[in-house]
Amino acid sequence: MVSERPKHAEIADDLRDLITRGMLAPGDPLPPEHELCDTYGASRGTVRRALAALAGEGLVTNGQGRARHVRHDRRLTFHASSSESRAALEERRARGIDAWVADVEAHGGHPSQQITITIEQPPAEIAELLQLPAGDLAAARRRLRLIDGHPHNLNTSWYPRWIAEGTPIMQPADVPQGVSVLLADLRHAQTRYVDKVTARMPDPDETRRLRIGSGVPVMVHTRTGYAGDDPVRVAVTVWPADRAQIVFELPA
Amino acid sequence: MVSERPKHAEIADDLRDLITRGMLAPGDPLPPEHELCDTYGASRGTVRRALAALAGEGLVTNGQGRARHVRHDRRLTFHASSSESRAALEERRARGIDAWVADVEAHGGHPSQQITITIEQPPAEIAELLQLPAGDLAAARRRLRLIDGHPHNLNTSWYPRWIAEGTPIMQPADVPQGVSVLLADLRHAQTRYVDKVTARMPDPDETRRLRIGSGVPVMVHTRTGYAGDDPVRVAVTVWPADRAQIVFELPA
DNA sequence: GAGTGGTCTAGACCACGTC
DNA sequence: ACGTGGTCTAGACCACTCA
Repeated sequence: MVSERPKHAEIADDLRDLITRGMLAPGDPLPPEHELCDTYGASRGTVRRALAALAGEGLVTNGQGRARHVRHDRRLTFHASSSESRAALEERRARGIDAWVADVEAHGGHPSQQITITIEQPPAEIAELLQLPAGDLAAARRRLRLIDGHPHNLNTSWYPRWIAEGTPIMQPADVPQGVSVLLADLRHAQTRYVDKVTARMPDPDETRRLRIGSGVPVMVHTRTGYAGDDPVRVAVTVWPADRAQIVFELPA
Repeated sequence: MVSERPKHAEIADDLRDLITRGMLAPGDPLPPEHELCDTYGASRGTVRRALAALAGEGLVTNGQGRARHVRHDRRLTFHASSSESRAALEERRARGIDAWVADVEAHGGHPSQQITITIEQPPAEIAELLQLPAGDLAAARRRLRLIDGHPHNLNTSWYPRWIAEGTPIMQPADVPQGVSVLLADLRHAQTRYVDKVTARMPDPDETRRLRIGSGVPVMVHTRTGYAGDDPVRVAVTVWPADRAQIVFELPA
């Protein structure tokens, strides 16, 4: 055998097979690490490396003090661009239900959020998207969004100061009619979006606030809303990859 | 100090700061691991864990035998849904330039691809999207797409057999006029797409074929093309997260 | 061949959850 | 109190790259 796979990869493959073939069903606990060490004749570090890979693929849970379990697929489908009819969309907006809340409720969960508002200098990337001169401040509306009380994603919306100041956007509470309607009332109705999707490993702050298991990546969804050619809002949503998928419905 | 951050996180934070503040510029080599061990008074495992996090965030390169370097941002922007005019789109399609090739050339790179064709039983998820009865076979057209000779992404398109068989789709070569035009000629013109984006850690096969650095996640972009209500194609693209971002341009 | 990162081991101690 | 996973150490050997 000239080119053997690394041992941690072999272990991961084996466990992955057990899961995908149903020998280990969703909800089942995995054997404890020391037992896997015996089974595979590997040290704990090697076993943990294999388990980290499975966690990163979203197949197993992990958390200090708790046994690992095969994960139920509980990914929330978030509709970033829906084919719902114009009328249904207007109706939903009129009730002040944003797209995330609608998706969570369709999924049978109970959404909530914690809001903090700041005025600060935006990161360079945000300033560029908002076409703000260097050094200009922007309003940041940060929402930690939870489902059934558990942290689910982080949403930060950035607005130029002159748009947000003196409006309900600056209140750390729900905007009753929703921000899209509010912007329209303020004569900044968004006419088009540019959505950018990337992925990376979470930074330590995200890991802590979203309680992300080690090895699980995040998707970063950045939506820039334009009123004509003027950017009026940049919304950055950080989705742990094991909890969400983003769907766009598009005409050909 | 009651709640101290883990040491690997402190090290990662420190190095991240050096990079984002420009003390370490793109292209600069990082100090070797043993030197970082001395600097931070940590063991090699701990230092490596910090470095893996930075690699996962796309900040540094890694590869056996080579020093780590601060990464240039060389992310390709892939336009999954563009606001290019109807006419420009038709013109591009007429030349048989698919969206990926157009984006690579706009970026100044030279695209190429390696194609393999199989007829096989599709994974359950694909069969469901294509609305195929259990056990039915499908045509798989796998493309390893390269930029300037370096692997960049993996694209697998699945077609129901009755659509693909006996057409140029089954040839392991470029489809001169592009698959979209071909499908239209075959009276299966796609009228709408449903795009799904998720992220996860790469599996071992992807790691090998795409030469993905350890700790770097992938985005998985699944496009289902419908002719009316009938799915005619499922295209799954695997993008290493440090090499690509996906952009959707949308009406509000 | 020297230097780099990739893999692995065998131990240790700590933090958390459950009983 | 016990068992779990989370962190860390100090060593070892191997595979690769580059001068």
